[in-house]
Amino acid sequence: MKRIVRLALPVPLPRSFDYLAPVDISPDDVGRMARVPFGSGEKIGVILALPDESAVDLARLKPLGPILREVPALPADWIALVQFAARYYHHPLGEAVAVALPPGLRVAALLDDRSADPWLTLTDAGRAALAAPGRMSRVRSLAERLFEADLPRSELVADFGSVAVREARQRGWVIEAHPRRDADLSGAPTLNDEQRSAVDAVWAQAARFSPFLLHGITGSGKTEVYLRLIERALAAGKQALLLVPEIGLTPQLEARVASRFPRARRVALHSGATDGARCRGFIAALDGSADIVIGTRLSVFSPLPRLGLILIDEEHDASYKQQDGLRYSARDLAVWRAQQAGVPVVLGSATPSLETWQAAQNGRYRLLKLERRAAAAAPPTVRLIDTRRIKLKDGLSPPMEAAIAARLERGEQSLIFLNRRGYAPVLACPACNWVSDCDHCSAHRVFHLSERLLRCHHCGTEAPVPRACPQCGNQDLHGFGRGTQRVEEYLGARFPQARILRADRDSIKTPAHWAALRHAIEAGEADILVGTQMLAKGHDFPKLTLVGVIGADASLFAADYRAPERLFQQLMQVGGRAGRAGLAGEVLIQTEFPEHPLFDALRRQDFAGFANSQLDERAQAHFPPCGAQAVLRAEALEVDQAIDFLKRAREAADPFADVVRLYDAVPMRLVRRARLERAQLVVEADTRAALQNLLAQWLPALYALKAPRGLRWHVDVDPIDL
DNA sequence: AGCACGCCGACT
DNA sequence: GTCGGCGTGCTC
Repeated sequence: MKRIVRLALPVPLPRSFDYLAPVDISPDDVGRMARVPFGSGEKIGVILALPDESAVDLARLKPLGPILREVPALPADWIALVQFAARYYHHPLGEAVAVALPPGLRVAALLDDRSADPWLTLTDAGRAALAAPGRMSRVRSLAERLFEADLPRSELVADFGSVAVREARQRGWVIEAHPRRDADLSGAPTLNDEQRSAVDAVWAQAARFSPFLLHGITGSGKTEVYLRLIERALAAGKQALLLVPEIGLTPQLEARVASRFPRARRVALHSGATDGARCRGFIAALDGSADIVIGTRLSVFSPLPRLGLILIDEEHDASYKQQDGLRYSARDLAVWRAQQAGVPVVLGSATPSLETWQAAQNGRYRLLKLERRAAAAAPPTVRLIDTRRIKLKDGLSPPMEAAIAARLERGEQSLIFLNRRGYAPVLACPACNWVSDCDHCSAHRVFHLSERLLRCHHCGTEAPVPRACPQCGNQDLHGFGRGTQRVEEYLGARFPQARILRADRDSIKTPAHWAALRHAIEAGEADILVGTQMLAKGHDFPKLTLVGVIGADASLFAADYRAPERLFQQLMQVGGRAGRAGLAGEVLIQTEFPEHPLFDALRRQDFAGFANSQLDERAQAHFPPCGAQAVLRAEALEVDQAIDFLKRAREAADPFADVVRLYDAVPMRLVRRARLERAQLVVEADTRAALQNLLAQWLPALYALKAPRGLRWHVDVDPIDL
């Protein structure tokens, strides 16, 4: 038998690479990482298989380098998941593997044996420490190295524990892998009958793939259903995976899981964590010692040998879609993964994506409804302010101001929601028509008054605010339009006695900021909040009774066919902030289109009616989910180069034009971004299968097209913005 | 993507 | 005489 090893290597080429195996290779090495010579250098890859034959001449194969055997091999289902992701999103397998692995682990095998990597240091030294006499001094020196590696000392015991468990396994000792991990149910609220039947319905299907949509309005107790399901999974000796949109913004959920399951080993994974923390979390999931993995989209790639349940909170959230590199949807991959593993998956949302809603309507997913607000508060009343005949002051109408004033009088809080940060979206010269355009993007630079700078929200470049017009010298420059800073300023002047807090990406730089702000709001240290999306996400502010929405009209007639879906989700979500704990809530929306059906549905809190009418429109246009889309994008210094490449790409797809619809190559809406000009080509098919069929044949042709130097292209399957 | 090799301008 | 520009071609 020929000794061949097949690896996925992190290079942007859509193939794997074969090497000559060392004599001691074993089937157990499949799923392990290995260092290999590549070109003139070295790379780290994951061993995919030990095939009998290679398509490459054996004389050209180089010998495999060292295999990283300290880490448990990645299981076959993990490799299958990554292979599926690479295939479905048409991205090179080696790069998909690199995305799926934590960065620390990826480089670990590159380092020499006396590695500085915290995890490897811990393993090697940990083993020696366990075996040798003089153990305590070794533990102490380990602690010192951990300290240097910036790992929390409190984690030492836990990590040491997992080393011990692995050691025991390697020696073939029988160990109790899952000691008692009781949930702390003293503090658990009782379930209402809706919640109980939801939990029972899911767990009745615990042993097989069964997808559920948990559709529950804000405050209906979705989280409690998640917790009870996790409890059951743990009791059955299984691991639970809980996907959340952005962990930094939703620490409350993490805290609730922690307090409910104090004895379970929990792992939190997100891109903000240090490499060391991500590595340890990944390994804990991989070796089975972690019971609960909570994380953002990247945690869908955690290896989970005892997986028993997947939960996806706020499943409609756009952050589940990766927007660069491997452009995967963590939600869709999670459902695929549940199917492979034969476990239930629960997609939770108050405003499900139309994709999920459709699946629940046609029976592919089971619909579980939570219609009662657990907190016994009535849903907020939604009122529209017709601004067609009203003079606005800095975007605010008299009825809005009156509503705020009434809350101030009653000692309640108001939230003004406006999805536009900065002071004014553009600074302009009334004399000569100069505008604050970005040098690198086809966009205006936003006027930030407090920092006295102009900032491009697309490429991040900044410039000081000019004292006079750079074109004509006029000193009287004007900020046109309004953002959160300006509304904050106006409200400060209008209600001088009120304490006003602003929350947007400019005012909140770190999770600690955010936590401090939230505490201030909860403690009633603010009367008026002004903020963007950030404030819309699941936070309970007990004194908040008014949500005012300004500037919603912009997305009412946006070109993007998903704009109404997103707007409804946003308004429903931000509206859900109003009125908890017995205080009635009110949502006031300023609009010039009060008769728009979207508002009508919102007023009746009729998600189903809205979603079904949207689905009808999508069906007529064959847009997703009533059809499938992919987009080929190209960027170059000149948009013509990008267009030209896309035109040639389109010709390569012409033979398939009878089963798919090929749109024209067009410049993107924001054509220039960070000095590059972009164009795109949309491809549409009636089914995902037909689309995949085209892409599978098209991609090799695209790789074969000679792209001019400096041109980059990518394919985005199931794009969420066009 | 890197990183080689490979042929044409301004410098110690 | 060379250092260095980036064109193009390959990576098991």
